[in-house]
Amino acid sequence: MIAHYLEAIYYIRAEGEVVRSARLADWLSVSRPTVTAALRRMTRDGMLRLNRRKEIELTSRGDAAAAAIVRRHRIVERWLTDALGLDWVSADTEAERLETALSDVVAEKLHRALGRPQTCPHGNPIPGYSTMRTNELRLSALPAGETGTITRISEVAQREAPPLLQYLHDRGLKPGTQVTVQEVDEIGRTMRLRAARLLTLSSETASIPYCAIACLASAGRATA
Amino acid sequence: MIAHYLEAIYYIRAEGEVVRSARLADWLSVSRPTVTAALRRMTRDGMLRLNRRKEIELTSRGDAAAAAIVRRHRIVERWLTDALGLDWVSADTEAERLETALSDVVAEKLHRALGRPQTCPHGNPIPGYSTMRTNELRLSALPAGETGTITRISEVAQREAPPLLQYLHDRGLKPGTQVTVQEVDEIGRTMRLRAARLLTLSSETASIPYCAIACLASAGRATA
DNA sequence: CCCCACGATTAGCTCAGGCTAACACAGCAC
DNA sequence: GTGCTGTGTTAGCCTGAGCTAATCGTGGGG
Repeated sequence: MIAHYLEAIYYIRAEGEVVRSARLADWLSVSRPTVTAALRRMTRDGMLRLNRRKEIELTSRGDAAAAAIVRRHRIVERWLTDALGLDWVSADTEAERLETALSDVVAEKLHRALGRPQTCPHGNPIPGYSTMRTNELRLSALPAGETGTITRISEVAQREAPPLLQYLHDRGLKPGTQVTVQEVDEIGRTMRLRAARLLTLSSETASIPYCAIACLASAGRATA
Repeated sequence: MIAHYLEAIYYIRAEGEVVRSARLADWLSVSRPTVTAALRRMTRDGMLRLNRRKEIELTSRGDAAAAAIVRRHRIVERWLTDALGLDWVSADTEAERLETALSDVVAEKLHRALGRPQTCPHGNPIPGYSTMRTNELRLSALPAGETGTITRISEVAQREAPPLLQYLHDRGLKPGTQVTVQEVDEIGRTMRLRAARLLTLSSETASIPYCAIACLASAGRATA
């Protein structure tokens, strides 16, 4: 549905990346011709346009619609995890279906009932109730010895490797967690770090590239 | 969607009426050929069959699927009215969209969180957690002088005249309300009655036929 | 400079779910 | 019995949302 296209575009844009047709096809697990057709319908409906370089840009209407969908998604996620006790992964897949069925007025009431949260369970801001912070950097960008606080788990990581989401949650790497980098192994492409409360250290060869993309932390002394 | 067909069939059946194609077309506000095509698909999928008289009968699979949808619908309605404070009419239309987006596991958790209610806000039983009572009769069937308690507002009335739902709610005619019939005017086709707490009397010429279909009450001394 | 690879599109197909117009058929009224 | 009324189906059309196979276009490498 077009809602899922808008949502994906919103997420990719929020990560500061350019949105191209092929990217959407990967994201949504549909063929590229399918995306072409969907984009044509959405252009017709005034939700977006393609620039000369075939990059996708939301119109103001499209952006508002996308923000509304993401807002509903994140409110529902909060409800599913906080009130009903679902885990991160189930909450996300359930929210994916609920986000289009929930009206804005119900979402608003639900948001109020939940105590007006500002972010989804992974720390991503709920559009309209919070904004992106600007002093974030990737966990992988933290130098050895540096300490930071996990602020959010990138939405991009969720779609590209759902199991990673649970993995991070299990290691205590969730919003609010303090993290200190003990050692960075440039060759093996791993980093050893200590989470504030647990002495858990998460370091591995192959999965660090994922983790780097997945986790963002605001540095103690911001050195962008 | 097929979910709405199943739901409608379930409701009509629950009221003890035969389900025919034309009835569904009215109920769902779609054309009759559309219903024919949908029924063909659902027959193909083993959800129902037509008998010689073209009456629609759910298979056990179809019945289970329909009950699950109605269960989700009624749980969501309870949530929307009790926890989020929506009125009956909005709750019903919202639930109509949410019933297909909610998974059974979330519905189950929600049901528990709500304190395991047995009925929807209008008093209709939630399949799996309660069953229909058998000693009900229509409010219009109560003789003068008789007292009864409103047990539920028929689901059939909701689709055929949504404003009536709000009307009844506003007059305090909701599940649990005690009602005494003061006078029945056979000619003018009206009935004058007193609701237990309020001295409101609801009597009118044209709307009583609707009310008769809409309200069911269990009589004080059951005289079926 | 040519070509390769990759991104995007076209062509042509499927299915679900809608529609109207037209016809078939049953049953009740007279 | 003739016919009207209402129910169901057929035929033929549309849109959205998906697919594969094949083609177009452009940028970078050799």
